[in-house]
Amino acid sequence: MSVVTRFAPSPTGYLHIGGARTALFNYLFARHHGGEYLVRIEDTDKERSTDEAVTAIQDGLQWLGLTGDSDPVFQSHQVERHKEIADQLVESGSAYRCYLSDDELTALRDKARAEGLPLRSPWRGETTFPKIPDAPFVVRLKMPETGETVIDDMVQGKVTVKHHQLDDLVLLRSDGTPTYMLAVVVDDHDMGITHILRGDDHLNNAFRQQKIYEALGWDVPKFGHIPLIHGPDGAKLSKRHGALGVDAYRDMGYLPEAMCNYLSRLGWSHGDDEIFSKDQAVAWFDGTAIGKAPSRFDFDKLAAINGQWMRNAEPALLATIIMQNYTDPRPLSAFAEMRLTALMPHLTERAKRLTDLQETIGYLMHDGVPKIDEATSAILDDAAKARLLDFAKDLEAAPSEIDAFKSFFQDWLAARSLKMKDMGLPLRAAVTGTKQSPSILDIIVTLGAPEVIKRIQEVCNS
RNA sequence: GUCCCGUUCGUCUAGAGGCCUAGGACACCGCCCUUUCACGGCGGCAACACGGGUUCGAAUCCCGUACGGGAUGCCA
Repeated sequence: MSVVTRFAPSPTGYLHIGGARTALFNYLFARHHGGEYLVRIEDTDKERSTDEAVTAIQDGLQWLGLTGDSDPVFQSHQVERHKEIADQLVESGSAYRCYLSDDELTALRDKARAEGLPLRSPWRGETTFPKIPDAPFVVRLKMPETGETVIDDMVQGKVTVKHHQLDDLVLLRSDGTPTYMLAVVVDDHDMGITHILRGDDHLNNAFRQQKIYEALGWDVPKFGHIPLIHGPDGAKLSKRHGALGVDAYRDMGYLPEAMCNYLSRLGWSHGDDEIFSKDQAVAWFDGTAIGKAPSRFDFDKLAAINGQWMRNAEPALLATIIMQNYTDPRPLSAFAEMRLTALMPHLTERAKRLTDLQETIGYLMHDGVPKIDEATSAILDDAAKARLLDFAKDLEAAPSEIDAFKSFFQDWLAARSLKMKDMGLPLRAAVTGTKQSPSILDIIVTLGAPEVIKRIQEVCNS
């Protein structure tokens, strides 16, 4: 079976979480079947579409590794083709020109609604046009009045709707431009789309679209309508919670791998598996096991998953990203990136997001004594300073390999009947300026004896 | 109004008639590890929306109710 899927966002804003997940699912499904995954920009609504949004969406997809297999298709470029199809539909009698004015339409709609039925235009019986020369009209699809349509949805199962519940949807607006309903069908057909995974707000549309396919004699693709993602409070996603562009998540310090991992688990699962790569998901994602209920976006879980990915990431890679985003104006140490990379395994154990990390690594990024906060400086009393100075004298001759250094340190403590905490706290205070950090021994080895001695002396003599 | 969809711990979910005294993960709490903070380990709290059926047996099947979401646009 050859599979072709697509992600078709409308460029009216950034790529949000829901869209990203839809893209992911389409990508996963296509890859699973060795098929193609395409991107189409649905910009038929000229009023709301912007170039900035197109760029934002492409950037977001790029970051997540979800760009299409070929360049995106722009729906607006296919307008002539859409019109052609609409004309064809009118000629074949499947569609008709509707000359209803706005007022007439409103009146009819109110009446229909009162009856609990969809709108029916009085023009639907006509077959030859034009009826009123030079008058504006829309083109509507003529829905059957009897019978029903069944869609076998990949997610929702068999869903049935009676034809008399379906309205005569507009295909062409009175200005001659195609509507979304027409454009999707034509484009999906032209692009050879076989499977459509999209938000379940489109489930009702699927019936209308199916009728267009049938009127044209085209194969109907397989649909899968996935439930929407809600905010942590259960309400629709808004800017307050998750409806940020995916670029905002990048700025918040999340890794794209973690994003995809988290998103894939929202509404889909593979047993109890939690942490897995995109490739692993490809192997598993066969279109089944997609949940039917909407799920809520949970920052805590995202952060937890991100923490795992950070711990598994290449230290050098993380160091590079952090170097790029580091904005502290103080002069950087020539050894900053090297130190960062060396200490990264210990750093990631204490962070869930890259931004958590960026705020606590000043002692690595800059040479000399770090800023020492008030609570920490209390540790550095005269007795502590005396011990530090004593230690600094011996540090020069200490081994630089971590295990050897650890035993050297233990011996040094034992010789003076000191406990680890007698030295650990003051050292941490003097070297990092804080009370919390990775093991101070790892830090000393990373920084190197000369730098540490310099800091101790500066702190103790000021 | 009418039509469509949904409902398992706070959250993400496992579960496709007996394997369920309902499992995992996040969050939370406790203990252990420990120079700090974490990581890690161990343990704890915590759910089948409700009511009827069907069945020897139902979280799983059917019907209804409640609640939530969606559609009913010359938006997508």
